[in-house]
Amino acid sequence: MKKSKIETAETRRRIVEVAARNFRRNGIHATGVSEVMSEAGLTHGGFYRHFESKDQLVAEACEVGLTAVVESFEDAASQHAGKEGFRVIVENYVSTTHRDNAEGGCPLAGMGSELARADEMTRETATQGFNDMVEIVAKRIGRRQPDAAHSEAVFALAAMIGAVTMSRIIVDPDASASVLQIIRQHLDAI
Amino acid sequence: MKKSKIETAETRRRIVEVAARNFRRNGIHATGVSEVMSEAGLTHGGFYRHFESKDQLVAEACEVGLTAVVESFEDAASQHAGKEGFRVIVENYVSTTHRDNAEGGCPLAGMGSELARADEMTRETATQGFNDMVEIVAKRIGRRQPDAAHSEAVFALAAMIGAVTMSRIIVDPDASASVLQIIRQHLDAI
DNA sequence: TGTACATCAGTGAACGCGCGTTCACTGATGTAC
DNA sequence: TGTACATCAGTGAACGCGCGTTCACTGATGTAC
Repeated sequence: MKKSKIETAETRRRIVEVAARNFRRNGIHATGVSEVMSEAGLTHGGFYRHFESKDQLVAEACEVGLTAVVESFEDAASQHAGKEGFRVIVENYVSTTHRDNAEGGCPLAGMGSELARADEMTRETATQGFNDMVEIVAKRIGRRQPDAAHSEAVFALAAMIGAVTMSRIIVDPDASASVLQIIRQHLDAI
Repeated sequence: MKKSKIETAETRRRIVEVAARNFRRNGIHATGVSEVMSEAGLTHGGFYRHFESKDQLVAEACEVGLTAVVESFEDAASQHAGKEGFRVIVENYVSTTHRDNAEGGCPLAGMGSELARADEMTRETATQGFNDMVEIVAKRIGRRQPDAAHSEAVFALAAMIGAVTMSRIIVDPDASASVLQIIRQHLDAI
């Protein structure tokens, strides 16, 4: 049953894709290798032909999730001039849409406290993603000095990540939406 | 082997205490009932004399963790006049000490993304804790209008929670500390 | 270009292990007389 | 106050289940001639 190289690469990509979604939706620990494999249309035994361990899958899933977020930041920044780029990034990230779509959203918000306990490889990947986001935001935040822009971008991202995390904890949808709105207002005023 | 009412209450308190620390250190899912019971000096079988389920333990552990944070906020606020109270709260929360002490720190930062998937009871408890923190901060943030103070407090807390979460993901201790410092600087300037 | 063979993606059973929960039992506590 | 008994905190074995990982096997792919 050997598969062609193209098929193999496609299968591997699909496993990581499914994992990335499930880790963000249900958490890393709560998502099993078997569950990921069967959702990818395979049996669990073949997993170790593609990955050394579940930890490696976590690292790669984290990477694809973050790459998608970074790309969405880049898109927003390229389609909107100057500070408006930042405003659009915030509007997309700090939204009820993002809140209600954990499986397709930012891994830092969706599994932040689990990433803090992940292995070094995963945390380096997550850090790289965070730094990429900071860099894009810093360029669009409207500060002359690069240091001030960087610092402001770090602050904005911490608030954004904290806001989405909290909005998912708060049960009442209106109270939750209100937290998001407050963070948006404050970031727009930066 | 029945125990006196005082002993029973003390045992129950101890179980919750151990659970609160372990959930924050290792995560909710990664912490087993047996592990909590044995660290509390008991066998796992007796757990269900005290709690209906692990979920109930999660809710209570979350509550004691948050109560401790709220009390530390109150202490700081009562010992320092005006805006200085807010400054001390931020200095304590957004610190490498807090970063390196997840098991004794804020549940919202230590298990935020797991709380987002917890049952309604736990999330209500977490929301209450967040609101308590917001209220204390709002009083000390130095705004005349209560609405503006509340809004500013929500923003500050989102940034604080996001900052501590991120600081635990970042591997390099200096880079991690630098994120915390940036958030402190920005909040002091509020 | 055609054939023989090594490679290896995927299968499905099995490994040891820990999970949350249940239960029969023990024996000290607390209560009713 | 002293005695008889019901209560129930805690024990330890067992429940079914899913975890991450391993492995012998299958058979199509890719390669060497």
